[in-house]
Amino acid sequence: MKSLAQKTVTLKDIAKEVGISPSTVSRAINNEGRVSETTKRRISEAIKKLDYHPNIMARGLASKKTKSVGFVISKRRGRSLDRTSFYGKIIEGVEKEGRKYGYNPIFSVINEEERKSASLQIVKENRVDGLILAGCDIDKKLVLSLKERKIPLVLVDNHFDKEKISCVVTDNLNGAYEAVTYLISLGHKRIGFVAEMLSDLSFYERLQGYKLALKEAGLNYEENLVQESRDDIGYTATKKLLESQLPPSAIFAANDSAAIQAMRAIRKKRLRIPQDIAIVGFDNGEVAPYTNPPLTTVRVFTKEMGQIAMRMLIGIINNKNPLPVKNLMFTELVIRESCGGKLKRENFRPLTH
Amino acid sequence: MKSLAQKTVTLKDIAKEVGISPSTVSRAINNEGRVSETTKRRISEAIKKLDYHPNIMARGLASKKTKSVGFVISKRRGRSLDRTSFYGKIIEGVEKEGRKYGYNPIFSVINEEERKSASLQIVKENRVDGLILAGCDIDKKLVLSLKERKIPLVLVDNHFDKEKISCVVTDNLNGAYEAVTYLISLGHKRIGFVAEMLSDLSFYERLQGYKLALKEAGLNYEENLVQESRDDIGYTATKKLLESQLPPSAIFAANDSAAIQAMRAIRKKRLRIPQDIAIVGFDNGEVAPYTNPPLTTVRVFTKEMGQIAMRMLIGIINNKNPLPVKNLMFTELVIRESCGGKLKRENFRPLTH
DNA sequence: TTGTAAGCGTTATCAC
DNA sequence: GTGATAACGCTTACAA
Repeated sequence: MKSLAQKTVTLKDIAKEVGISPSTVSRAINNEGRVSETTKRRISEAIKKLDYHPNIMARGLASKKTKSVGFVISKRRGRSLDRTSFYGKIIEGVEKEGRKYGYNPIFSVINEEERKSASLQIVKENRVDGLILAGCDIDKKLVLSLKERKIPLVLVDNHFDKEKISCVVTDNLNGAYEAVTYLISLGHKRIGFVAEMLSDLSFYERLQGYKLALKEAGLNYEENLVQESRDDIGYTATKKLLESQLPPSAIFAANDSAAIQAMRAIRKKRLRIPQDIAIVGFDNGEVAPYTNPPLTTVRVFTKEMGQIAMRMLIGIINNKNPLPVKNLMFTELVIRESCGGKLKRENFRPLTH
Repeated sequence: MKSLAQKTVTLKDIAKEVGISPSTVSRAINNEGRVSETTKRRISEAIKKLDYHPNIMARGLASKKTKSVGFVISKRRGRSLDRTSFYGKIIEGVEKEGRKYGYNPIFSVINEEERKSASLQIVKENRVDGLILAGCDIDKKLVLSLKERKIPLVLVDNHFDKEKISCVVTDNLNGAYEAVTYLISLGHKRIGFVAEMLSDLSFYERLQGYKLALKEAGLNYEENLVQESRDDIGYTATKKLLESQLPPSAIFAANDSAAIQAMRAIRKKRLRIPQDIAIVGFDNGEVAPYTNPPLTTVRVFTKEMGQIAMRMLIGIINNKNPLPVKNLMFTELVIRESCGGKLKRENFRPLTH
């Protein structure tokens, strides 16, 4: 039953098998031009029979389409926890969605040379039809240079609003708003905000959500309730908060990592969570369920972001120049135990506008 | 200064520029056949000048080499914590090493169809020159089918010793041996072992290291000191241990996730870490420094595993059939606070044979 | 050392 | 509907 010749089957082979020309086979495969149903059927039978698979390279050469996209991340030095888990989830979504349309993601980390030249090897080599740029460590210069060269592009977890580049980002503002509103609904009046750094785009947006929630609740925004500490991801920041004259009764951390550090600081002070102080994180990372106590946090739909980004990118690749879109992903408050008991969400009113 | 024609520069263009034939240029670029130093120089000048980059697709078509490798993972249902962070680190290493030699990794998750057919789309399409199969959820049938078809292959964090397939794995035995020996050097006589599941290859090997350490120290191996609990990654297992007649004074967890669960169980019992019970994990994951107390654990060189795997794969791709090699990665005990204070390692003797 | 020419497996532009 | 035929950009014998 085994075929003896291990030669790869080509378009020609199946053309020969059916007794027609290669061009017709090509058309049939790509659903282009009219091909009679009968020959279509015979072609697909032959394809099955000979186990034919189009050669991507040949196809790419002829059609100028690689059916690959670059998934590129940039590693910034001095970024505390590396976010490989975050990126892993995104690319998983990218892969899943791409697979449906025959696109494969090429994983690429920007290196120094590329950073300097504001260009990418995989683009120069025509390895990809488009790019998904993930994370906010991506250089703006690179993005602009790519855009200028009309490379199909989607940003994930990053945006440059002024430049009108398609992107998919978490709705940090609403997510934070919801988290803080939840805290307020629990009776907290003094709520601290801690972050690794306020300059980070996502964290900045979360701060805005925090402010908005306070404002809507009629609470005063106090600058000294907002603290950052770069070296220890919010540990010192929390410490400062706890040692202040009027320490907060709750802390909203800019992300789960900061929340974990905050927890450490809180414990160090011999305070109990949530009895003495409540805490909410952001991201719903892998560890959130396993912190002590399990962390109430804002879930971010990472994998889905990847999927949506891929779908957008494919759209851009195939339609010439669709209007750029900023895709805001909803979040979801995941209530565990770090704010006290099994409190349900009914008590608080989410953002209505 | 800007060129008006945006046409992509090809081999021909630079041949024309220099005034020689394309084949010579090709040879020069690929360092094949003799090309005079002078023309070589002029060629590379022209390449710079015109900003030429070889078209990967064309090259692939002609040479049957794609300069891509597949990085493939398999997601098994019912696996507790997803290991995207682990895979992210590996592929980072793969990318880094591949970049040096012009190889790009294509990220791919095995889907149901592929699992059933024991074959991979990217292979059929000739998208890749070889594969890195990561994680122990990879089907043995797939691996064998790939091997039979002579697809260059390297396994990461997985091995089928009988099949003699090149792989790079953590030296779980020695890592575990070292961890347990450390515990013993601290005076512990009753040491428990907890895991999510003992059937997992890595965990099984770690169990062997645990046994070996006990044996070498002249301690008895007691079956009831080894517990697994699949549903909660070692939480129940630890609980069982703690509630036994002679509870252990230390626990060696098969990985950090299990260690975190063990910590939870220990706290639930109102025992202190490390005063009442010491704990060691395995992996040195991102969270290890942030557990309470910071977790002493065995460091695994994930990214480096990726690098080495890539290097091996490139070797296999370029030399026909080198002998398969099993690459054991050393580990490193990272001492934090979950076994007590700042104890140094001098007290204990690592494996000498 | 260099050039010529024939592919590599597709797609695309024409005619028919 | 279908079939020649010419690209696509590069590699690679084989000549020179």
